[in-house]
Amino acid sequence: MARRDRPATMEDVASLAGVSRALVSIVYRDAPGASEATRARVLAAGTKLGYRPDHRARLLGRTRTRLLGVTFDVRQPFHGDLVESLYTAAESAGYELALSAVAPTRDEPRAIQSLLDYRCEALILLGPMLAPSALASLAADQPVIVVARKVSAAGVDVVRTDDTAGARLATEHLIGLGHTEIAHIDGARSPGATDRRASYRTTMRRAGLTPLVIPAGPTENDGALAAKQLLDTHPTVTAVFTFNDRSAVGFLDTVRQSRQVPTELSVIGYDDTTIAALSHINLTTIAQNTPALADQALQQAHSRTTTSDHTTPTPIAPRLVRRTTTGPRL
Amino acid sequence: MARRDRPATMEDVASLAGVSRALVSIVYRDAPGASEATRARVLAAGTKLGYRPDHRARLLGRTRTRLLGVTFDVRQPFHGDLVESLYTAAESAGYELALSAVAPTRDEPRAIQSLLDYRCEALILLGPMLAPSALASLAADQPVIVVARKVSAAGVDVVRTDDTAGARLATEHLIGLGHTEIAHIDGARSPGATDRRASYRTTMRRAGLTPLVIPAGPTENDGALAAKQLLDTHPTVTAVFTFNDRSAVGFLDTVRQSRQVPTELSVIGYDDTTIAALSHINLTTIAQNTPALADQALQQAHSRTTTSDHTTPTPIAPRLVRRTTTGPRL
DNA sequence: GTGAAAGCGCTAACAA
DNA sequence: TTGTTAGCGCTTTCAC
Repeated sequence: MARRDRPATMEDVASLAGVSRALVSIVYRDAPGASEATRARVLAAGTKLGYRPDHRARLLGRTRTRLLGVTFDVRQPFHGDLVESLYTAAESAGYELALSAVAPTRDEPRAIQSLLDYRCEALILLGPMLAPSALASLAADQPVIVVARKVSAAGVDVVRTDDTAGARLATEHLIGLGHTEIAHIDGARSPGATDRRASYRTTMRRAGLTPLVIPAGPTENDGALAAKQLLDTHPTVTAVFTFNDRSAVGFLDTVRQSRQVPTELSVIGYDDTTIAALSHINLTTIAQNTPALADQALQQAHSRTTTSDHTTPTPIAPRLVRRTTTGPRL
Repeated sequence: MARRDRPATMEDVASLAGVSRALVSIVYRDAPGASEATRARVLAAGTKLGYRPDHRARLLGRTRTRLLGVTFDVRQPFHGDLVESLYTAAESAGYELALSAVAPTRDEPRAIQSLLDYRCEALILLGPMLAPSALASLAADQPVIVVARKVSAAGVDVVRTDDTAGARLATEHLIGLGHTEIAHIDGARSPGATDRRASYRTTMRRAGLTPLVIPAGPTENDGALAAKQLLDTHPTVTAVFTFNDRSAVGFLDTVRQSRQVPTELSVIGYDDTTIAALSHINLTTIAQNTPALADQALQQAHSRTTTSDHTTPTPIAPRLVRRTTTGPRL
């Protein structure tokens, strides 16, 4: 099969349909100003030629590009879920997405720069590690929406889950099951960790219980190490609330070598990532409402790029997902 | 801080530096035809204005866009690794990447279409599930490079790991440790599964051993289910080669409840994804050479889009990564 | 070494 | 309802 030397252009369609380029443009933008008959004729010609408007050219001539730049971390399953929801939200809001990945050898500034070169209307950053000052200076040039990280920077909108509510939900779930010695496996400096830790402490104290925070981090490894430490130093603990699902998985892996879950030890995670739902893990966890986060991010981007009135986003409520790693204290 | 109403344009830089736009273009493209002095002056002006060339406009005017479209699956950690390597390879080859995600609610044709609208020079598809006929018809319009899936379709280049060698490596590793009853947890219809299964069988027979294939699939769940079945029906097996790391993890999770690894049972995975290296998993596995795959993909894209002579890619050699889930038969 | 001018494929304001 | 005409911000050819 011979490779076409160049994709069909608007001009090609116009001449085939016997109309001007402007008409073709109107038809393909679904803009008013073309009769049904012409519309059909143009569309037929376009289909015949396999015509698809050139996106770059289209953006170039337009005042509003309706292009949103998104940075995400390839190693974060949660970011994958968010990206998916963002596509859905973007489509229904009439926006396009430009993706730029962050990875060990490709840092955030890098990923952002490449987005800027595409003249995105706004930047949606998933769990960025950038300093607030850097975020603020970015926001000076175009709207910046930070998702899943609580930062306060001038002109930056923050879309996130209400982690205080989430941690309360998790802790109260364990308390409700009759547990009294409940530990929290900490997330260190990860996005959300501060709120979850504080809320865990508050909820424990309010119930007349003593909080116990084990320093750890956001990875499976951190959870595994914390497990060893907890079993050694606090063997009487009967329930654990981990920073996230990943640390929960590492924690479980280690702890199961000497304890039965949930009969001897209950474990609850956070995020409800795909891994939590796997049948052999079946982790009780706190689910972030990804579609709602995505919708809100798009709403922010939209209101910031238009004159429509802008409202500060409110944190989104998480919900408890009961599975089989938590149970009553025996 | 006031938001700049529009990014600096080439015109702005030109007038600040007191030269023509063409000069600015030359300088920013690193093209010959400008004196050192002018170059410095232009660059200074550009920096002062925070100028960055508009990528869309740049591509529009150019004959070659040097833009490569990449589709990947957000749920595949291995794709994340590949994307990272592709960025590196693209940069050194002077190409740009346009990413398009595949997800449960966003299918492959969809992801590909959006790439086509950007007039990418070539398409790099990571583990696509598209039918060979669909791939071939795509390849009629622009070069298509399929990564990590063995397909044969007209005009489509396939860049992949030598799975026959990989499975042999895995099987021989277990045989070398003295195991004789070695099972393979199958990958069903996943990319690579056929080769790995066949090579496992051949290697076993050559060593005078009887192959045992347990039907499963590519996910943690599949591995977990296969583990149950294996323990029930073939309790004398002392070593297992799983289709990939994910199924290995599910397998391990289940099997560890009744067996010691590696003393009673050895397990080897495939892919060397990030999860395999986690200290609490520490999975012996077959590593795919991601950077080499990415380099080869870029090389193919390059030779297909230029007149440089095109060679059919050769499968890339994997290597054994010894960790702690395999050990001698006791 | 430098600049003028045409054009990439589209959008948009306006005239017919 | 339709066509004309200017751009959008850059690259590129060709004179100077």
